[in-house]
Amino acid sequence: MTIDEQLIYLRKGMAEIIREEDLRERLIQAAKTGRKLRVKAGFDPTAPDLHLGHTVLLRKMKHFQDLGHTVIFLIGDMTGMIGDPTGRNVTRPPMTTEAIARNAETYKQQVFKILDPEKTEVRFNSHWLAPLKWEEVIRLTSKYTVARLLERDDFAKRYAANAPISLHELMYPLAQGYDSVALQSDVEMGGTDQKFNLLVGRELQRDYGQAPQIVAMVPILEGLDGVNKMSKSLGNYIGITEAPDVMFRKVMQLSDVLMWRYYELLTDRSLAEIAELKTSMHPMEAKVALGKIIVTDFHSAADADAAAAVFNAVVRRKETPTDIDTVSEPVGVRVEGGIRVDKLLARVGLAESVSDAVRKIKAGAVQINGEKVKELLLKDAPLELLIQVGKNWKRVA
RNA sequence: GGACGGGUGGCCGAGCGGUUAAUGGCAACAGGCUGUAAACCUGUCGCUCCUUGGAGCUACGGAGGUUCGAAUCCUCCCCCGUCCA
Repeated sequence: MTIDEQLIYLRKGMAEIIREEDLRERLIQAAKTGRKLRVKAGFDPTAPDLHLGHTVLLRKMKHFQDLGHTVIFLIGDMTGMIGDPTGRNVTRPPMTTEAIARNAETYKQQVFKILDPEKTEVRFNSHWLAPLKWEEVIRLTSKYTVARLLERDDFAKRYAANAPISLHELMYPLAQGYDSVALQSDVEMGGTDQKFNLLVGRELQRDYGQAPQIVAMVPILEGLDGVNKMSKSLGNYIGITEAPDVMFRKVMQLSDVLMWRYYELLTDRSLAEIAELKTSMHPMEAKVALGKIIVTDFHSAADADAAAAVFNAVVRRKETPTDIDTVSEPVGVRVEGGIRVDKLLARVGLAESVSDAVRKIKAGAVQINGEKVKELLLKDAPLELLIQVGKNWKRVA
C-alpha cells in the first residue's frame, strides 16, 4: 500500500487524528527504515468483560497491525486504582488489587479475538508507575498546572457544580501521559472522550525529550439505549463472550437509527455499501443481517444462523423456547389446594421479591403451562410447570 | 481553625411537625401497538405475612433527644461544598 492508501485505511471509522500530518510523516519514516510504529491504547481493568464498545477501538488497532505495526495493549492496573473520572460526575471507588488482577486476566483472554497476538505487546502500567519515587512523582506533577487540568471537561463541570474532585483524580491524566513516555509510543488510541488524557501524553513526551505521539480517536459507541455510551455499569452493552442467542437478540433490540451506526463502526462494510443497504433492504432484514455478522465475528456462522432461527421462533412467532432452565420445586410453595405462585416466582428467580411477583401476576405477565395466571394460588397444580414471565422462562419439575 | 450552605428511594429532585411508603422527572419492569425495535398508550415500581382487602416491618447521612406524632424541631458525630485564615 502507498502511504496515501494507508492513511485512507486508517482514517476510515476514525473520529479524529491529531495530527494527521505527523502520522503521514511517521508512516513514511516507518516505510523507509522498517521501524514499526508503537501503537498504544490503555484499558482500565474495571470491566471484567469486553463489549462491543471496546471493539470499535480494537478493530481500529487491528488495522495498524494489518499495516505491520505493533500494538501495545496496556492494562492500567495502577491507574485502575485511581479510577478514571472520564464521563463520570462522581468519584469512582478504587479497585482492590485482587479484582484488578482477575479482570486483567480476563481482558487478555478476550482481546485476541480481534487483535493479532504476534503483533501485540501486553503491558501493565504498574510496571513503571509503582517504582516511581515520591521525588519523581513531584517532578512529574511540576510539568502541568492546575488550571490546565481543570480545563478538562468533566473536571470543569464538577468544579462548577461544587461537586467533589479528589486530588488523586487529577493525577490520572498525568499517569496516563507518563505511560506514553515510558512506552515511547508513536500513536496513542482511545475514544473521543479520552481526548484530554491523550493530549497530555503529547505534552509530557515533549517535556521528556520525545517526539509527541499521534493521537488517534475513535467515536464512542452508543449502547443499546441509543443514548448513553455502551458500558458494563449501565447494562446497555453486548458482551463479546455472550451466548449467540443473547447477542442476536440484543442486536434486534436496537433502534433502526442505531443499527446503521453499528454497521458503520462494527462491520467491515464500506460507507457506500451501507448507504446501498439503507435503500434496498427492509430495516428488519438489515438488522437480521447485522446480528448475523456480529455473532459470526465472535462465534461462528452456524451459531449465527441458529441464533436467528431461535429469534424467529421465540420472539416473532412467540413459540416456546427449547433451552429452558429446569429447576426443582422450592420447598414451601405447595400449600393445601395448590401452589402459591407469588412465592414460587420469587424463589425461582423470575421475580425480585414476593411483592414483585404479586405485581407481575396482577399485571398479567405470568403464564403457566400456557394459561395466564391471575390468582396468587394456582389450584390443582401439576407436578411439572412451564412458567413464563415476560421474556423469561423457567421449567419446574 | 472560623463562618455559612448541603446530605431524601437505582439516579435527579420536591417536601421543612400530622390523610407521607414519602409530589415530580429519568431509568427499570409488565401489558398494548408494530417489522424485532424505536416512538406512542396503559399499568407497576420498599420488604414480609395473610386466599383479591388488609396487617406488620423497614426507610429520608449516623446516634441520641423533644413530641400523642419527625424526613421535617433540638444535641452530638460523619461526609460534601463555598468563603475567610
